[in-house]
Amino acid sequence: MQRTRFGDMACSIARTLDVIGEPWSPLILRDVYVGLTRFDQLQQDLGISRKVLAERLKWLVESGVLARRQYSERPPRFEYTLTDKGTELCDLLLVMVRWGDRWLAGEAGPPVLYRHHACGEIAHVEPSCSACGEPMRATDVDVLPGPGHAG
Amino acid sequence: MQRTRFGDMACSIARTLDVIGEPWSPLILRDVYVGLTRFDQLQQDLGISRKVLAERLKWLVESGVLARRQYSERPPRFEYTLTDKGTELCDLLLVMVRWGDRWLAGEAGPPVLYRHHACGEIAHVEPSCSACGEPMRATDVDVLPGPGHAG
DNA sequence: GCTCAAAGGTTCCCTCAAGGAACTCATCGT
DNA sequence: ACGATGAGTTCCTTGAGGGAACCTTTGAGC
Repeated sequence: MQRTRFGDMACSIARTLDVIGEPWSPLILRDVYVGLTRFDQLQQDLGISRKVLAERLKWLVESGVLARRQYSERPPRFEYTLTDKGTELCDLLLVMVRWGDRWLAGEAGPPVLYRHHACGEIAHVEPSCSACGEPMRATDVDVLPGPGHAG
Repeated sequence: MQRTRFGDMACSIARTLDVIGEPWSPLILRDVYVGLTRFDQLQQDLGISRKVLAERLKWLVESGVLARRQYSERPPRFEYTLTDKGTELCDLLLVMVRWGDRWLAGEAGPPVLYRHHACGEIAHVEPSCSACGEPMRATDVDVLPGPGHAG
């Protein structure tokens, strides 16, 4: 298939997709986030092919999103944990959850709820502006070329 | 390949991936968001195969993310526009931008900047809590089963 | 000591989706 | 009449995903 690599594009969306855009990668991230950290746990929970899982984990570790840690010397046993980079990537998952809950959940309602530590409420994420704190949606911004713009 | 469908999983992340998880889909969404709305515009900007582009557009329209609108009767000409559902999905893009800017942009800095209408500042999105307005990151929440939970 | 199971992958083959180019069809400009 | 444009569609080739079997090291049970 010789899939097109997005990493070289001058676009942070494309570069982010290069890291977690491949099938299964966000679900692997989700599972590690909720505490499924071992190879067989992931494989069984997701029903993913072992081959593809090995490829994805390798790539996520190379990308600095996950760390492969040996938690037992003998027998050798490994677990995958989130790095800081990977933890921040989980913000993306919460936004996906929000959209999926809102537009795809249907009658049954959200499959999973999130309670915010700070206030104790069941809530969801709202994108807000880093400068003024007001809501910041795609319709609330102007798009301008930045310093890393190509050409 | 008979790629695994994620739409049936009881997980809003998986369901969201079912809509925009395939290669190119988020980049198509980005392009439509910034105003590239016609087939040939998209094809040239992305360098995507025309076949795959046609498939993706069809799926995004079926999913209610894009609308296919005929803006010229003779000759027949079409454009793809964001629905409300699609516009809200663009929030996801802003979060991807944020992460890519922060972790992947390198020396050159962000390729694109975003100015918030409300305050006029160059800013980025921060996930905040819908209930209390405080920051809401992946580490700030407890995960609980919801009404749509399987089993 | 021998057998079995578990963890963590690796190897193999098969199918189907992505890439890429060529082709279609209707309409416009000249 | 001729070429260009927009919007796809068709065809072939390649390679990634699925699935199952296999491998290696270790620990547990008999």
